[in-house]
Amino acid sequence: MAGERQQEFTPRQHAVLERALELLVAGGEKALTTAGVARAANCSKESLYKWFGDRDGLLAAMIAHQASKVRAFSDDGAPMDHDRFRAHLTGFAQDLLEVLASDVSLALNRLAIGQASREESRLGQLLVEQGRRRIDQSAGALLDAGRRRGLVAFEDGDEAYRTLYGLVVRDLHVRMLLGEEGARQRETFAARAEQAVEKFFALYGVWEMKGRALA
Amino acid sequence: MAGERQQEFTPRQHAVLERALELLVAGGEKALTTAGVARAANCSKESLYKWFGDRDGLLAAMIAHQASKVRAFSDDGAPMDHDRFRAHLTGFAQDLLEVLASDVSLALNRLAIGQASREESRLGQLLVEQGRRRIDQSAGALLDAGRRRGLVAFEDGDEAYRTLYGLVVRDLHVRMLLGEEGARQRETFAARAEQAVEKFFALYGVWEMKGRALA
DNA sequence: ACAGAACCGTACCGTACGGTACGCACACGA
DNA sequence: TCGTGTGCGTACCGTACGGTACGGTTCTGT
Repeated sequence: MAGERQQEFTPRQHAVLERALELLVAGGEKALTTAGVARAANCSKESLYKWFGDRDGLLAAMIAHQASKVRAFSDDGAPMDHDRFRAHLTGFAQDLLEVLASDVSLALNRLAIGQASREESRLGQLLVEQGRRRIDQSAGALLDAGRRRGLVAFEDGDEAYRTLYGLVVRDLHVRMLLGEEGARQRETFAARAEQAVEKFFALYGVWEMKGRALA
Repeated sequence: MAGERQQEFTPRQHAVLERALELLVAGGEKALTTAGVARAANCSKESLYKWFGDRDGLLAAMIAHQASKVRAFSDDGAPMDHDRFRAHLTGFAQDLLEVLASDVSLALNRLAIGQASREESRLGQLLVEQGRRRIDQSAGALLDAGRRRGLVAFEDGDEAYRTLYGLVVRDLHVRMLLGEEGARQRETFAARAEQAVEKFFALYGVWEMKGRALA
């Protein structure tokens, strides 16, 4: 229900969830059986059901466990010029691509998408709210920092962020989810981030204000 | 593989595939059982296996069947001014969103993504190549038509198209795949397409001759 | 009219999974 | 030392699915 307790797990349970995550990454959802998790984690099925209720509870716990590892970024108020801001943006874009391309992220997204047809299961919502939310807020803070310093101009921060997201990710995420190996060439991410930020500044940048007259 | 026979199906088999598609849309992959398809389509399981080989063959046939419905768009050489071109682009963007948000597309993409973990099954490739390919080529032709008429400027057509795609879709596709209802508000698609095309012209348009001064 | 194929409906088989129950080992507080 | 609780390993149960086999029926070609 909506009032789900954000219960904390014991170290033992975290270890079990970690093993379950490895299983999921290795073999997809169908490899994630209760017996398999119990065997891989050296625990009993009975304990799994005692700790997580049922299989769906285990899945939800895995998502929560993974989300707990994501760290947020906040504006520390440090001074930032145009180049530093641009570097921050590029770094964020590259990090975003790296996260989306990671094995664990792909496996969890595939899992949640596979469950999305069942209306009663809200794993997708959970994944978005617990995982992506922090990234979004982090990016929002970064963009806001740039705006306060007059490096970019926009009215709707959310709109600006989503535009940046689209420029960076395009259809890469879906292609990676579909298993297209070419989409996961990590060595291309830096260039991808660079080009995306370039276009982002073309849309939102105010660099001509700094004396560099635009033709 | 590339040498896969594009075998045609009989009308009866197409009807069966259609029913299977309905089942998939209604209940997701787990609702797509051989017995269920046979029952819904009023055929025998034996016939299913005779026609499609096994369950994977059935899934592949469903994708091929659906892809056969997508029609391509080509440049008819008709005269186009800026406004008409912009309208075409906006229409394409809106169509793209409509397709991605359709029940059948979402169900098939969820299916292919669910199978993506198994390496031996290349449903994802099939889906991309047979379904998206036509849309991509259609958009490429449209962009090229605009370029030939001097309405937009770019060197790499693929890069320009992917940028347009990112501006239009952003993370909407994944959110819809995850089951987020808010992402499927069709009444917002027109505005979404409009804003995306607006930004696209800001990046690639040449209506003022300067466009974006190359740094 | 007749033979043969195609096909439907159903029954059947083996397997695998989710979930539960039980026996035993170990830890820990009184 | 003894009870109690936690948890591991295993066995077990019901169910559901993929895939196959078979009898009966309809369609088709000659």
